[in-house]
Amino acid sequence: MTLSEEDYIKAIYHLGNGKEDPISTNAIAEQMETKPSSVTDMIKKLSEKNMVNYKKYRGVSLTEKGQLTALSIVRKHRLWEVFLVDKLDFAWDEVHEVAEQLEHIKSEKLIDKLDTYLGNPRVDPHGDPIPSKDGEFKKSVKKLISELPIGSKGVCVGVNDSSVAFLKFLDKNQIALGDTLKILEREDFDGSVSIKINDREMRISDQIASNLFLEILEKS
Amino acid sequence: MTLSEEDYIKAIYHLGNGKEDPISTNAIAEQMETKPSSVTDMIKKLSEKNMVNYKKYRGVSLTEKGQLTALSIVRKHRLWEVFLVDKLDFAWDEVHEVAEQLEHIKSEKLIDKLDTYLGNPRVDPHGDPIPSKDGEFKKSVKKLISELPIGSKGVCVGVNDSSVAFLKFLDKNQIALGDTLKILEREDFDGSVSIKINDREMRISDQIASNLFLEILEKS
DNA sequence: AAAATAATTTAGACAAAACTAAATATTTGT
DNA sequence: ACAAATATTTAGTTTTGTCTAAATTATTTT
Repeated sequence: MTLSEEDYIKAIYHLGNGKEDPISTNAIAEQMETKPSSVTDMIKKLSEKNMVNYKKYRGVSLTEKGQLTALSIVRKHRLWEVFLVDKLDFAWDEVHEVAEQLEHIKSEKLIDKLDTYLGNPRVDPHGDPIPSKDGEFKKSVKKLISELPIGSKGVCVGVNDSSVAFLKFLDKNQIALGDTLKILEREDFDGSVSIKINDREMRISDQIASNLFLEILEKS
Repeated sequence: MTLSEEDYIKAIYHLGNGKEDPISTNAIAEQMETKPSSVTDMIKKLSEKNMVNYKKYRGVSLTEKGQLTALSIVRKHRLWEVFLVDKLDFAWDEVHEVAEQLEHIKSEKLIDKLDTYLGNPRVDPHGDPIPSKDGEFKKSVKKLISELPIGSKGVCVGVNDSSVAFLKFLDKNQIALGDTLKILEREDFDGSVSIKINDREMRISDQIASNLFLEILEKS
């Protein structure tokens, strides 16, 4: 696999987003910031290699082989992101560009050892799941804390209300995007929720809970 | 700088080996496992970019700019080697191939953070010195333990006598290539030397000391 | 110092991955 | 259903880095 081929496979994978529908040439071109004609060329090559199913004018989808290839790239990308954030102290929103490069390094041993070194993480710093070596992985969903059952565990990935007041609140209480958070208890009376975040317990109001998105792995 | 350009710069740097003499087209071709005509093409391009001094039929040498580029690649390569050995538990002789790939990752921040994370190492697992960010580095020399003064510190990089008996001795005493070793004291009487290796002190005979090579940084 | 040998460069081609412009197929609006 | 709009593909170039074969320059031998 060349670097460019890998990028196409990954783009098709991300556009597919789990669904089976074929992806259009234009969509790929836009995602890759390239021209549709270039996409057609590459698709033909990938089709030769049995990475994609392709019928002229009908779009493409990944074959089994293509899927596995995509998952292996996603695995590498996300493991490297964990490395950059956990070990090298990058902020969660600075890692993408570098991980884009690192994901193309070819060495199975390297990835195995990296995985072990990082403690076999299941999610990356954005809360997205990391596929296992054989291409299995849990789907993740993004939900408000207020919508989640007791015991849920996930990564803070976004806010509903991005008012200054709310962001200041998060800051003051040392809640940052990328932090791991577990829901301990919910008070029926006022909807307030007690949570564990960064090994610290605290209670947040329903207002807060319904403005903070968590990315969680679906119960298998 | 493209990947290929970087590889040429590095090859020229290594062939130069510190000296100023121009490097021949054929030598580069051999090192890069490519054809002399391809080398000529690339040299022209690098010359355009002021990375090398080039006079037709007279070979090439790196310019100041080329030197710095080469040193930055070497720095990356060796830092990644330290990472692979120290953190991911690779053996010292398995890291080269992977480091060849990692050295091309483009992110100054990444290398700075990696350097810090590794504790600003001065030498790689082979005992070769790691250039600093601004391209300075200490030259290293390879000497037998018996030839070195008290207080010397270096990395075990080779043996003079590779008899089974000697290698078994090293193995039994948990001395491996790549280990860091410091010379603590030398007994005039029999030439035996006490050393510190892997935070463990031990005494070795003159016979051992004159069969084990250390790579050390030259006193600045 | 000329002839033979070796090293280097030039010229012309090729593959990969991109592009532009033109041609063709599909979808949409009425 | 058919014309207009949109999407996709084809054909022909370009760039980067490589190659082979031929030409040129340098070095070595005698």
